[in-house]
Amino acid sequence: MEYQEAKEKFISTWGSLGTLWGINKAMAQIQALLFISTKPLTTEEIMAELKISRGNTSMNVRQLIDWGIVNKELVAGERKEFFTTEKDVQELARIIAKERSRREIKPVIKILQDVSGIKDDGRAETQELIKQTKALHELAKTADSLLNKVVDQKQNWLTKSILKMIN
Amino acid sequence: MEYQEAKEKFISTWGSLGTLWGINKAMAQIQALLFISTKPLTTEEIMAELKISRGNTSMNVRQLIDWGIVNKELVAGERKEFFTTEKDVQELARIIAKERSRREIKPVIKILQDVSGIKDDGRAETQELIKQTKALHELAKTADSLLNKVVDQKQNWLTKSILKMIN
DNA sequence: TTAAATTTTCAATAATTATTGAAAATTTGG
DNA sequence: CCAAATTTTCAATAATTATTGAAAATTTAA
Repeated sequence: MEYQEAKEKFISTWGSLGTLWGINKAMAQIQALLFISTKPLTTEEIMAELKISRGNTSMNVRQLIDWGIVNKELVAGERKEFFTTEKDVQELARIIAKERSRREIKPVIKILQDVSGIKDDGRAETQELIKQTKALHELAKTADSLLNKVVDQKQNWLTKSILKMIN
Repeated sequence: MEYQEAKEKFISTWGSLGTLWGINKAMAQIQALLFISTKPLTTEEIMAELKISRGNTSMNVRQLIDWGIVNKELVAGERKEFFTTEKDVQELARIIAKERSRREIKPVIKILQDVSGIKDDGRAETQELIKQTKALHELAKTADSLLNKVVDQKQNWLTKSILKMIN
């Protein structure tokens, strides 16, 4: 496999994987492109590389900035904006996990809490709803907490030691 | 909040959450309905509760069975098929994590391995691609391994002890 | 076997989501 | 301040994905 083929394969794989971590294809592909770029890129360059429109590029770069994954870079003597992404995979994982927790997991935990907290009127249906959503609530809280904690360990010693522990 | 409202809220929340774990809305809603049901349900009952068509119900129940989350139940003297879902949240999480690992994470790990394994021709671009995809490859392997191991602990003692450890 | 009950399939259609492109808004060098 | 360069917005459109519904296939009771 040559560089160009490998590059395209990586960008397209990362793009279709976007849905897995809750972002759209273009957004994931822009991030992938920046991730393997040796220098900051302009909107023009992103458009050309990924063959997407200016509007699409603008909106998705903005969203990546909102996520905290992409940054504007100022280049002396240049009027255009240049973009870079976080290059450290640990830090990238940390940012993504935190955002997904905040945007998606936390709100669901809140709803599970509300639903599982309804008054027990003695009916079997009500009791089953309470029991099952309570169990989900507990699971979601534990998983969210674990995710946040694992990902917070900057040097990643924890993950390594856990893996050692259970191997 | 009354039973009916809580039930609808749970089903619709779980439905829109479906995308988070990689399944469509109807599929997630059917699973949610079975999850809080006190008895096995027929296709007719699922159609009526969720207001979806027979074809939609049939296809999505089939997919849930493929995932290993839903089972056919035989009811004596009944010709129709009855369906139930796994009721234990730990086991449910285990099944879902395993399936996602197998269907999505493992194939990506393979591609990252391939891409990061291209020949180093000395160009800066090639070296950056290799370096970055190698880092992602390592991260993905570790995360996948950790996920599978955490979720495999049936009694969940591991998660509890890890949480204790890092609190 | 047969025929009624039930389930599955899949082409047509609807709903949703992503993308374009050009006009409007903003920024910046002079 | 002006005007060129650049970015953003958003209505229109395209692409994708989900859903329907009825015909075909399958199952089962008698």
